[in-house]
Amino acid sequence: MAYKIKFDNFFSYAFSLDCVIFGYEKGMIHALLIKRAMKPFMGDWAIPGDLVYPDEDLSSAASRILTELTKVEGVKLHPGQTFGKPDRHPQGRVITNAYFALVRKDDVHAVADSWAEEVNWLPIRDIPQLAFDHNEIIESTFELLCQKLKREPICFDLLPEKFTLNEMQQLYEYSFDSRLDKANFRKKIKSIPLINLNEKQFNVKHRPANLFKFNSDRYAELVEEEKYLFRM
Amino acid sequence: MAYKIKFDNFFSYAFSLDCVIFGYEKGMIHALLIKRAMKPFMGDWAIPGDLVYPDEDLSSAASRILTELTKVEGVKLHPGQTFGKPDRHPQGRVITNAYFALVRKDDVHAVADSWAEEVNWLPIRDIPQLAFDHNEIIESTFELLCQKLKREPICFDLLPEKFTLNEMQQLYEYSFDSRLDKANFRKKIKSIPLINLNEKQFNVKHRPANLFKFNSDRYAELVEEEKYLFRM
DNA sequence: GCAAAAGTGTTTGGATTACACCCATGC
DNA sequence: GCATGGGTGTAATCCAAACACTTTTGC
Repeated sequence: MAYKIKFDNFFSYAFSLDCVIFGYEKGMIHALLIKRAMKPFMGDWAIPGDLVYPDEDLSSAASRILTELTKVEGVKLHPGQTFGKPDRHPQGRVITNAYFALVRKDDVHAVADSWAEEVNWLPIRDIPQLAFDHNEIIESTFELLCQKLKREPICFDLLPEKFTLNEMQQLYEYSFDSRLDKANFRKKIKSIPLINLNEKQFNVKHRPANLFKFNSDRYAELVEEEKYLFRM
Repeated sequence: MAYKIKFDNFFSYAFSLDCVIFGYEKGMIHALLIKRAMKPFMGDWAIPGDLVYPDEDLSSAASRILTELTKVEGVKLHPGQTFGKPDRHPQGRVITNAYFALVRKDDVHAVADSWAEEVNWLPIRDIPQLAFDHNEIIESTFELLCQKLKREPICFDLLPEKFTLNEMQQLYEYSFDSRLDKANFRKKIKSIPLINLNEKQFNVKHRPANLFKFNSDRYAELVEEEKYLFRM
């Protein structure tokens, strides 16, 4: 069977990456968005994303693009789903992959650069109409995040370095959209390797909580020995 | 910041889809492969896959490609991971997405067509060197399958329409590479809506087993009511 | 003392595990 | 009868949910 078009004419698509950056702060998950100073969808909010260069590896392209648009560096981006409806980009066939990352919101100082006119964190449950099919991308990538939160200790990417157990619980309550029993939550996380720093909160008008830290070395060991499976 | 190349020059990539078809039979999972009658990698085994047409939706392209190469029709393909190393295709930048499907091996009669010289089912744990990066694609898609088997009732796509509980157990043992206790397995699956057909196996030299059927309507109802979560 | 959140213990019922046992069929 | 797998019951244990309770801080 012959192709309906010449082989060489297949090489007429572009490939882009969109970087969905989830940031956590005060019990809420936000997404890092940019205001487009470029056509199409000029002036609209969008996920930071751009076209991949011909010689670029996808994961390094994702980091480059994020840095170019928001000056955010050094976050670990994970590949996500692919979006490729023929008409999703008005200027041609652009297929995109949604990379995503999890960060502590105040570890990351995003600054608009390149063709981003403005950057902003918007709460994930309150996202306006975005450019292209970016609303769909955010929604389905957020679902992916929630799946991962259940099976991998990625909550510690979102929490502050030193966190209270209540902060951890709130993150899970927010992302699963449910209430959890304090005592049971603490029993459940007993098996996760946490370091009790024996430091206290201060300036709180109630009994100060202990601060904890994720023991990622110990976690790596446990996984290595196949003696532990994270599950929430 | 200006692009390092002209905007129009980004539209020089091709996008392909590879269809990883998992087929189950006699306690083993196989993948449907084709022998390439086309350069590059002519004569090598590969995952059935091809380039997406400019106006084509990804999921319909996946079905079309599978049918063109193997005459297999009507299987439900799920989107998978994206593979896009710059040098993965010798003829240009081709980014691919690995769609996958689960079938009963003997429901599907694959016949080589188009530029496929031959088709064959090969056991997933015994795949030879394939074209391109297809070994990597198979491996990581098989992992994805195993993940899904734990969380979604897709085992019934692999099992015969009428199956014995032991056949079901064997499928899980094979994909999780473990042994399960018969009595406990049966207790665990008590919550899955199965229909006992009150039919027996025949021509077996032991006590004939009851045949079961997955009650997909009941399952859909339960999911709708959010009263049930599949988990193995 | 009071409010507010930290932090712990107890009970209960349901699931998971390990293991033993009986049943039906072909040869 | 015996080999082979089909099919079930039980007891011990673990785990999750519900809920009550004590502790420590600021004001």
